[in-house]
Amino acid sequence: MGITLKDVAKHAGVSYSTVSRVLTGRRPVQPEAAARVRTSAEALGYVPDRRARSLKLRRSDVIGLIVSDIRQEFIPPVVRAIEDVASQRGFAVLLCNADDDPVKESAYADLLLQEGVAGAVVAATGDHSHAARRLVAGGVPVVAFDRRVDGVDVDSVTVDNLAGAQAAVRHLLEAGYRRVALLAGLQVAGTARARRAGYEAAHRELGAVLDAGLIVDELRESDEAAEAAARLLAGERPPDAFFTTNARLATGALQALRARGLELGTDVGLATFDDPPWARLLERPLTTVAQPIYEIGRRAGQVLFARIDGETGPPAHVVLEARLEVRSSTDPARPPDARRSRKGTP
Amino acid sequence: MGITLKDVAKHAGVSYSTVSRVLTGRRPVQPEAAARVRTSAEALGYVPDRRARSLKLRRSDVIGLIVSDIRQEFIPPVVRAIEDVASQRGFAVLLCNADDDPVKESAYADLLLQEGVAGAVVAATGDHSHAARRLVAGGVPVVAFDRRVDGVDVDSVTVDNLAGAQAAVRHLLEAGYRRVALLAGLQVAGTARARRAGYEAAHRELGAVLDAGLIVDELRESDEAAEAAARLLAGERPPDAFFTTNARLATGALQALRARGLELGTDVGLATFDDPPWARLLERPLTTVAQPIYEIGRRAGQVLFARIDGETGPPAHVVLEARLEVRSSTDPARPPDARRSRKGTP
DNA sequence: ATGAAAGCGCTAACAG
DNA sequence: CTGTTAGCGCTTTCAT
Repeated sequence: MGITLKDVAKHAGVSYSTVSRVLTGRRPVQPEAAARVRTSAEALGYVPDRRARSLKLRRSDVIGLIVSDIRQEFIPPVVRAIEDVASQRGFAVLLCNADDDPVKESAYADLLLQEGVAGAVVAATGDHSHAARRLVAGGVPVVAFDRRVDGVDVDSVTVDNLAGAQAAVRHLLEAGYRRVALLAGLQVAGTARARRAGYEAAHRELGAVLDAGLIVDELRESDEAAEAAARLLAGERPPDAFFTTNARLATGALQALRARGLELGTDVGLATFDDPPWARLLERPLTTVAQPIYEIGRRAGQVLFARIDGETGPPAHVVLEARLEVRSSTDPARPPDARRSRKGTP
Repeated sequence: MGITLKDVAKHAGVSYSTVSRVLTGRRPVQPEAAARVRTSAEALGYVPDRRARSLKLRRSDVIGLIVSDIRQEFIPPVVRAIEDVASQRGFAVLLCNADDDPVKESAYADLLLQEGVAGAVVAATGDHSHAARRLVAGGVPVVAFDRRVDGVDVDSVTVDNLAGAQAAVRHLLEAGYRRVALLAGLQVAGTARARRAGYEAAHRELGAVLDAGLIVDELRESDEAAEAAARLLAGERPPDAFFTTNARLATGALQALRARGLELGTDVGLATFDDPPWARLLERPLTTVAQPIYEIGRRAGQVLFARIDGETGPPAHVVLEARLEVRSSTDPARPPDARRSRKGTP
């Protein structure tokens, strides 16, 4: 570094500002002078300083992205999508992992503010993100994804969690399972609440009895789900199917079934929200509710850039559809080894 | 935004630079004046501008991170680790997905240069990253992870690919499999080459015959691996086990086994480099070579910050160990559901 | 069409 | 201890 406009100007024998004009290309410059400038810049290995430019222009080409934890299955495609639309517009992306921790979240919001980002995409903690609030207060356009943010006017891109869950549970019920248990995540998250509501809606819709004894929520980790599932299975009137509100809980349920030697699908059905890559790798591939994750990110990016471009007006709430992927973990009739050639097939 | 030092100074009735001094805390300031400044800053909602500061100080607290694609299983924990050490030091992370595309890679290198990052972590394309070169030329400290970079003096954090692969193949051979096939990735990548070398080393070590007919490389996608595995299995002298050099190829092999109705482990053994989360979810959990992925990122971050802190001297090459996780996909004797493996052995 | 000069928000000498 | 001043690299009037 160290090569500045001034150096290039000297080398090309023109003035300071002429170089700037050539490089920004906004103002007319004598063709041959321009050529000289370009040659000099090339020769000197000139690298423009975006910080200085951003300072002067009072706008930046960096956007912020606050997620809970990039290691969560759901996140990387979203990040990738946002990065794709950002880089298409010449913007860079600042990544922040806030761990659903309000303190970290606020700290990162401050960081983004200090960094003068042009906008931010935020997956909020709970339903009222301190980060989103702070950013909005600082005049930074924000779009929320995965969850909406209550009480602040920000755009959002989410999935129809209720409908997705309802479709899955409806499918279980229609497939012939009579007692479908629900393993649900923390109810502070609007997503989990909506998915639970979908479970209930499906029951009402089909006139199935809702047994409160089959519902366990506030589940966080996989082993909590495993434990809950084991307890239910060992109970008086065990469930014959499970619906889990996220992939992590599904792995727990899976473990519990295995531990009891129950055949997936045949003995006990299992469907889950989320469509992790491993769902199709099981011997009995898992029925899932797939979110259009890349698309979520893409839309979030688009909405954000619309705001950055000056779009005004009331908050936009994009709601995308989740798709039910029926696989054999919810097929009570299908023999476990149907596809295998060596053991007996029907 | 818009509240600057000047505004705070006016509000607090002190000078411009006194405010700066209070906020940076580097110089002594009259306690009560300091208090006034802090109150004013708070009241006005002052947000310092890191761009301006960075411009003035000629150093930045942003680092760059160039990866191929954040959606690859291996990447997120590394990113997370780097972000953790960066944020601990008050640094922000600029994320770039270069898709192993030299053009994109260079473009991002330029971006980071223009953004004046203090350093960068790069997962290189092939073995000679244009990005790394460019950054180094621009005076930015770079550390490579996953793969080393030939021909440029940059620090690196990698895994002992040869030893890891060798351990897995040795295990297969010792478990009693006689004809272990190799499904390997693109040999331009040093990682794949080293893993292939490990496969060969294990054979030599145990005096097993190396059958060139059992080796297929330059495999990219899962279905290419599936096809290759199917072809081998249908051949004259089919393999009785597979070793795949990455998780994606393993899913392909798995498919091929299923399609032929072969029992994992019992009929055909399978071990792979990489330890994806789904490995333990299979009915016959997969034997894998686990890389310490978070640790890779953490070390990369540490090495980078050492350079940023001014550490000089020859490039450091940190090589971490990969751990063999023996599970039942490589146990010819074991009945499919003999045991549920909860966690890997330390 | 171009040069000179101001200033974005900040820090660090340099005097007091 | 504090205020004044210069200047980081850049864009943009304002004159010419």
